[in-house]
Amino acid sequence: MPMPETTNDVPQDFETLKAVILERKAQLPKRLKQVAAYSLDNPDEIAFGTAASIATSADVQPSTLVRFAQHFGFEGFSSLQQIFRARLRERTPGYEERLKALRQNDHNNLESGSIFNGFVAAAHRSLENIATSVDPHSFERAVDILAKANTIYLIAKRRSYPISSYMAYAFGKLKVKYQHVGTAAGIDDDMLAMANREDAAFAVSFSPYASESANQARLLANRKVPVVSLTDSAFSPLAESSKVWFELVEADHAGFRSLSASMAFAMALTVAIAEKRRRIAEGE
Amino acid sequence: MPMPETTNDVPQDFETLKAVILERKAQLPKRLKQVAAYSLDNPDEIAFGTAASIATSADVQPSTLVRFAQHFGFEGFSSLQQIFRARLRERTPGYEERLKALRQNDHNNLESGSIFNGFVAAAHRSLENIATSVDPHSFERAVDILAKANTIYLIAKRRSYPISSYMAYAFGKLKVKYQHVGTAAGIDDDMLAMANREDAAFAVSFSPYASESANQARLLANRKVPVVSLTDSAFSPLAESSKVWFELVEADHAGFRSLSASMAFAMALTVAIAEKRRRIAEGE
DNA sequence: GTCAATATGGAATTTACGTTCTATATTACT
DNA sequence: AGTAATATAGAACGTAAATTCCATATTGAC
Repeated sequence: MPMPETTNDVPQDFETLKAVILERKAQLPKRLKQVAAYSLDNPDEIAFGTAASIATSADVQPSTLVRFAQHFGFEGFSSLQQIFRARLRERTPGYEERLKALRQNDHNNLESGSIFNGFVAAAHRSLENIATSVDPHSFERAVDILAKANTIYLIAKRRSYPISSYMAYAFGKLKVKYQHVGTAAGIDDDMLAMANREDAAFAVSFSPYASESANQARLLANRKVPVVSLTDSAFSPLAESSKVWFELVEADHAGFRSLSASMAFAMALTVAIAEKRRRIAEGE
Repeated sequence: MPMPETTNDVPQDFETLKAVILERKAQLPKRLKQVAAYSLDNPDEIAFGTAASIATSADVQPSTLVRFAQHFGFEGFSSLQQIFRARLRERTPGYEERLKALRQNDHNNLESGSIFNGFVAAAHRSLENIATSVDPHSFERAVDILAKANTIYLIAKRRSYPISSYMAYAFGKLKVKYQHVGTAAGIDDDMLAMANREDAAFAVSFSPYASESANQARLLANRKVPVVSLTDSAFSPLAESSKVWFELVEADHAGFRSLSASMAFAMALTVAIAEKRRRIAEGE
């Protein structure tokens, strides 16, 4: 070894390591880049796993992990792993302290910080609320109705639209037949005209209610299409047309509501439906 | 062995283990007591250290650690160590209690209940994560950039689309000028052609990345339009085109992610932008 | 298109680790 | 105090994990 290696430039903490990896990721060969991405996306896995287990889940050879580590100046994979472990050690929370830190983090010292914290807090409250306000049996019934449907019609306008569009995306991935009602106004009614009692609908509407959604739900209900709905009030015009309905009040920050809890609900419903369909399909 | 050992009472989580250790601490022989004290005082060491290293720093023999573990019903030291590791993995303040509360509601007695609980829990985890992973100063910068923009271009496809569509809705209500890019593919490029350095863009893309979004962001960046982005990985192709970017990993339930934390983030950003615009308008 | 340089997969090797075993010490009981 | 029961230290063992090595594949330069 002609030149004494200057081992000084080996990252000693996670943040530096992350920065270095990001800096050089573009020039990394294929497999090493793969490891780079995996390691930053799943730091906990690197910290706890063994070289073999990590290699499997990152879809590379164990030796690649060693090469990766050496590429960044570490002696071997193990010494790189220490960085990932140290990261977890230092981030020692201590229950109370962590919460306090959250409240006192410098988000609050900055102009927009309180807004950020406000919405995170509101989302928390919403979620804490959701478990109590959603009746398990109703949920089960809703899943049942929608799982048995031939095609699921998703009805949502305006503020509720993001929810149905996410469900649409997920249904697509999960191979569940659906129709997304809520885009171009003219087409909607033609779509709904095709619905029959073998189908079902899921309608979402928050105050101020889009009267269109309520009308469409009523239309379907009259034609014996079972409707499940999600609203923020028992007085929602949707309720009367629905076989099952859920009342879910999102907490607000300064009058603005995010959709955090609704999104969790929507996703749970979506996956539960897909799961039940799978079971129905297998069972028969 | 006359009586089949009921191995069911082996602690499976850290809190129970801690309780059991404390309960029996008094009757423990000298060396085992020593280990008991050490393990509760230095749980992180137990989690990451090797039997040998722990033994040294607790001033006992490695075999003592094994006996200690077996004393509490574990097969060996390694299985006891798992408990200490799990603790670090799941560590989230208040998380345990909330989950316990969740487990005890009757959602679990029903088929779809665990799915529901799973998503609520995942959303909680996401939110607990968000406060630490979003840097306040970056947030401030992002708000600044977007508040000064003439028109805000919202770029999002597929899984990210619900987020931008909610922001679009809110911007509309808040009278912030925006263009929603992400609907009909043909029109998009014409829209973007009108953007100049007085404008700004907010791009959202989660893995698997829609290459279209990345391209559009790059296009804008090349034309000096400042881009702020939200992704789930530092490796996102969006990052390189962005003046400010946020890495926000949604926790998943059984591989499915909801958008709870992203929604809270989006809403916070939206309102912060509107608020800042109001101040800018008033101040001049 | 050829050749050199670099990257990769997978087996071989070696290191290090947890566990077991046994002789010795300590404690508890009569 | 004497003896049985239990606890402990430390070495020995077997295994599992990290690392190294080499043949093959891929990339980049001329």
